This record gives sequence, structure tokens and C-alpha cells, in this order.
Amino acid sequence: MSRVEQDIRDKFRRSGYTLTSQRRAVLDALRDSDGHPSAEEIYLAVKKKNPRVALGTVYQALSVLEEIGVIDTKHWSDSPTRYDLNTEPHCDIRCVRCGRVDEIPDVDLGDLHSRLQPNTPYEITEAALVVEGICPACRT
Amino acid sequence: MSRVEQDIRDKFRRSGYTLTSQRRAVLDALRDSDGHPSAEEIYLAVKKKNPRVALGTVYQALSVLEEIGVIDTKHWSDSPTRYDLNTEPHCDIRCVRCGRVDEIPDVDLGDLHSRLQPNTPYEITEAALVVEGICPACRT
DNA sequence: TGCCAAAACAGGAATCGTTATTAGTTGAAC
DNA sequence: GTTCAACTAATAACGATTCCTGTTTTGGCA
Repeated sequence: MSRVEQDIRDKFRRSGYTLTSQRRAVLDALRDSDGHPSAEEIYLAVKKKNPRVALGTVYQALSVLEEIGVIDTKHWSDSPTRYDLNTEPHCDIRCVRCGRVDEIPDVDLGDLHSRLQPNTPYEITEAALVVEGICPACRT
Repeated sequence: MSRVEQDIRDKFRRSGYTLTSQRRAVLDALRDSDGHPSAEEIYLAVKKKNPRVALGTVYQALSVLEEIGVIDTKHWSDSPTRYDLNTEPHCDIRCVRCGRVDEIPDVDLGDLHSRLQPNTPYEITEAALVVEGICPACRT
């Protein structure tokens, strides 16, 4: 069993949630996808193996997976939420033309939180970069 | 007439859009609000002076105002879009408990775009920070 | 000033991603 | 095997936003 696999099982055990076949299927769909699928895309992938799953189940599974820290979610405006197995802080960019999402490597976001905190009386809980652009394929 | 006022008129003239009383009212509501109101809040403020305006009109006015560069929009997940007269790049933080939005001062975002661009083949069109936290009043 | 075409508007229906509800199913603990 | 809580499928409901249609307003021009 891989380290990642073990980590997932640990997080389920600690949380009290059970790793059901539907949640497993959502994780598999995320692993097998090439990028940052939407709930709809995950739903379609899961449906191929088990046509009985409902879209609502996918949403609920995703919310559990996010809660226990197995997946990350990313929001862009005018676009459905994207999901991602990678829980390391990283920066994603979305193509405004085709919707494709890719990671921007070598961006140090670790200090974002600590760099902002001294400037606000709020207690920062979340700090993310939302980046949009035009991907090479769409630039033509 | 203030500099800001003149700037708004110029932007309308150049764009070809007309500065109607409804669009004027939306701008006034933004100016008189204490922060970063949602479309709904702007709608309610506008309605006080002219009860006949429709919510759809507010949305359309906001979209025109954004297009010609008079206002900024900010998106947080699980929350309606917020609008802002300030078009200088700046960083806002939203309270996850009460929804209040405040600016985080002294954050240099000017180089965000140029810092990210070398690391991606995308042509970056937009780079923003989305920050959430708990405001002093909600920390109790 | 009065007319006309284009733009903008009001009102309400429609859309879309997401969440809530509810009844039924599963599966682990005894 | 029985029991009970957790989970699921199906579908209704929701909120923010956009779209549509007929009406009103606006700016250009005689």
C-alpha cells in the first residue's frame, strides 16, 4: 500500500468517517483525472463504473474528503468549483477560454499567510491565489 | 466636479455607454456604502431612492461599470460577489462568520503578476489574492 | 421642439451549481 | 441474525445570476 493510500486511510480512521465504495470511487476519479475536475466531471467518471451513484453523493463525498483534508478545492468566478488531490499549498491557473487548469510551479506561497497577518486585525484562516490566463493551446 | 467624477464621465464617454440615472444610483450606493456591498445590498440602497429599479438592472449596471473600469469585483466562495469603487489593485479579507470585508493595507500586489508569469506558459490576465479570516468583532 | 432608432429598463421567468430532504439501504457491533 | 447509526439515491429546493419580452427613455437630427 502506498504512502498516500495509508495517509488517506489514517485520515478516515481519525475522522470517524468510513471509506465507502462511493468515496473510494471519487478518490479514484480524482487520481485518474489529468487535472482539476469539477464535481460534474467526477460524477461522470464515477458513473462509468457504478451507474447508480447520484450527483448529490459525489458532492457529499467531496465535502467529507475536503473536511478531513484529503482533497483541496479551488474556486474561480463564473466556473464550477474544481477539486484536487494535492493538499500541499500550490498555485493553479485557469484558462479563461477553455477552462483548463494547470499548476504554476516554483511559487512559494508558504509565507503568504504570515506576510499578510501583521497587516490585518482579522485572524487569517485562508489565503489563496486565484490566477487566470490564456493557455498555450488557446492562444493559437 | 471632483477628479473621480470627471474620470467616471470620461470612461462613460469613451466607452459609448450612457451614464443613466440607474447607473448613477449604483455608483452613489457604492460610494455611500461602508465597504464592499453585494449586488443585493446595492439594489436595496438604490431602491430607497427609486423603488422602481429592478435587481436585474443593478446587475447589468454593475457589469457595465466593471467593463469600463469604474469598479472592481471580488469573489469569495459560498458568498455573493462584492463590488468596490477602488480600482487600484489591493487585497481584501472577508470574515467567514459575518461576511464583513475589509482591506488589508500595505500589501504590495504589484509584482504578483510579473512574479508568476515566468513560471507558466499561460498568458496571465488576472491574479488576485483571496483571503478569509475572522474579524475582531466575531472573535469575541 | 418633435420624431425616430437605439439603448436601457422593469418585471419576471429561467438557469446553473450546489445543498437539503426523505425514504430506503448498507454494514459494522453486539 | 438483529439492531442501529451512517450512508446513499433520488429528487426537490435554493440562491445568485442571467435571460427574455414588452415598455420606456435617451440622444441624434430634422
